[in-house]
Amino acid sequence: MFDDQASGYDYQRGSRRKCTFERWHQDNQHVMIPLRSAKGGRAVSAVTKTAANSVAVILGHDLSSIDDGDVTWSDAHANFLSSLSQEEIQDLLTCSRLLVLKPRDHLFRAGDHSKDVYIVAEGCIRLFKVSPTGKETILWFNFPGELFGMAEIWSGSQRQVYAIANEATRVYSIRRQDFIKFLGAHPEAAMKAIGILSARVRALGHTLGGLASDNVETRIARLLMRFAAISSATRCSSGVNDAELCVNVRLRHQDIANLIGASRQTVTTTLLQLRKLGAVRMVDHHIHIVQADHLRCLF
Amino acid sequence: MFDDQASGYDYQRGSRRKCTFERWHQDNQHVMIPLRSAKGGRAVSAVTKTAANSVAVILGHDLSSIDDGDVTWSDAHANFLSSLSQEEIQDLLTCSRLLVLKPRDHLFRAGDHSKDVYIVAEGCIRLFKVSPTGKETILWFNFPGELFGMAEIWSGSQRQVYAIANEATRVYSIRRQDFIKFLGAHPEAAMKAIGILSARVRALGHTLGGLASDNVETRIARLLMRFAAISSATRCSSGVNDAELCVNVRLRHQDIANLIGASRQTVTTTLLQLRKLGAVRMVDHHIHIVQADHLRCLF
DNA sequence: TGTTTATTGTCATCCAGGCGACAAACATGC
DNA sequence: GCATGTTTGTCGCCTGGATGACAATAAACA
Repeated sequence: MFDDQASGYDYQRGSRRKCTFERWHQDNQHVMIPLRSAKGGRAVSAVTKTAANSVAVILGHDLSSIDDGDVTWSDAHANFLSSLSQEEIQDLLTCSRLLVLKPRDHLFRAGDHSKDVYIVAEGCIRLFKVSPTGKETILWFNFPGELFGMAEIWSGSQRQVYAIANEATRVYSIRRQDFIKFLGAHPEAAMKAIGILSARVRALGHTLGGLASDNVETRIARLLMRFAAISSATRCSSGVNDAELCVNVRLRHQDIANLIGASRQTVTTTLLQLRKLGAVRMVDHHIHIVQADHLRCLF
Repeated sequence: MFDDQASGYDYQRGSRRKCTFERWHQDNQHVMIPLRSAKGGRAVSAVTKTAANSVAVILGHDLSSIDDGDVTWSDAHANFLSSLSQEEIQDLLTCSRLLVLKPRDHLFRAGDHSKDVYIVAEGCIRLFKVSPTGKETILWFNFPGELFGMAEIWSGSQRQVYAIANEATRVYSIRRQDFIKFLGAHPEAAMKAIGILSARVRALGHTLGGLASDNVETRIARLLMRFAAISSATRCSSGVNDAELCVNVRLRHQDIANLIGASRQTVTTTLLQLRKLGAVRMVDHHIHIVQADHLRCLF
């Protein structure tokens, strides 16, 4: 069925030419998720457990914000779970199911009617849109403790985005009704939810402004600073110069491209430039920001 | 002070070259709002009244959504005020002040610390960002009944966007504390607020996807359909073919450009094409969509 | 250990759309 | 009615970045 996807070099996830795009619709779904390999996107192969453990990991996740001109990003990735009280966490998680996802499993697709909100237990979920031409635009990543899927719950309608596991990931799944009930019972939590959505609005607005007025280099610089900020908690073990910022997220060039609305090639080239300038460097498969100032002055 | 702004033709609001941009910083503000004329941007020349009347106008404002592929837009412009009960409206408006704005008055600027949320009573408020190079990106317009300014309230930080009156406008201003107290006291309303923020997230995500993957023509088409949908309530009086959709919002080409992240010239040209094709036409200073299908098939 | 698939690096080509520069058409105030 | 400011229409030039094509690694797998 997807036998053509594995062929050919320089396959850009989801950004094929229009002429071949029709193949994607062979499925009965609205739009096929562009899968990276034939066996890549298993359906939600979820193991359902009654959630109880592994909350500890999440709670330790604190975000010391790194100044990138404003505090947008640290807010946008506010750790919902750890901001709740013990009782609230109990209340919420008792009515949740724990889903276990393998890398590239999808949690939901655009067009789905799933009516759950999710909290990442561990791993990382990628939220993205797919344009009619098959181009993928990543809206954001969800890290442990983060709440997502909220936006679509309030419109009775279908999901508008895709959510897939970027790596081995576990998420708590909470049914719409339960979640609403929970918010009703815990006004504090409702306020926090509003706070998270607000941060999301600000973050998206920010991204939008950047996309509309900055060039690729600037957008990359912003993105790196942003990810450095949100991944600063999980410091990279390669204990190098602590002056350096570590972008401790697995990002392929294609991901960056999808994140900033550029082509993969341009990202490769630009990143290379930045490396030659000594602004960033690669430390086993992830980026370290050597001269934050250099990036910041591109803003 | 702004004596140079009025000079020269083809002045693009806020998108001057970098070399002249420094002039904008003569003020002690972070970034000057690019004003359209020297006398344009008076400070909030607000007349404070105890809000009581003119709610009627707003409540009549109903949104029959026009299908543009999804229901995003009608949601995003959900009428917060009219969705509340009589008592809720009372509660909310008694602790509000009514601000009267002349066209181009600004309500707040990026960097401000104003801690209010607002509800449009009548008129229209434009929310936008200004990039370091002075380029303006419009996030959205707020129409009567709509709640805005919420996103920044939850971060203790400064406003990230500019809000100025697009025309003669009146807004209810509610202090942060009062608003939070209100939401606490009215869980229903809190849910509605969440719904609005959700819709905003969806709308921004949509715009982002479009900006990243569509060309200017498509983006314009989308925009027109969107505005036709949200302005369908206030039908244009020029009672022409009721088959036509009326974009009953005052939009200059520059506004459209700022809305979709394009240059004014390109917007002019593209719009002209669309007119030649018979897809849209001008009816005294605003756009009518003659062939909605034509626009929709550009998506 | 060899084979297959994913990811990165490079290059030549091409074009959508940004930008400056005017002119004409409107608006608005005096 | 004149003058000044604003918005729209048009052109030509020029570049950032998309696209396609491939080579070179690196990782996954069998």
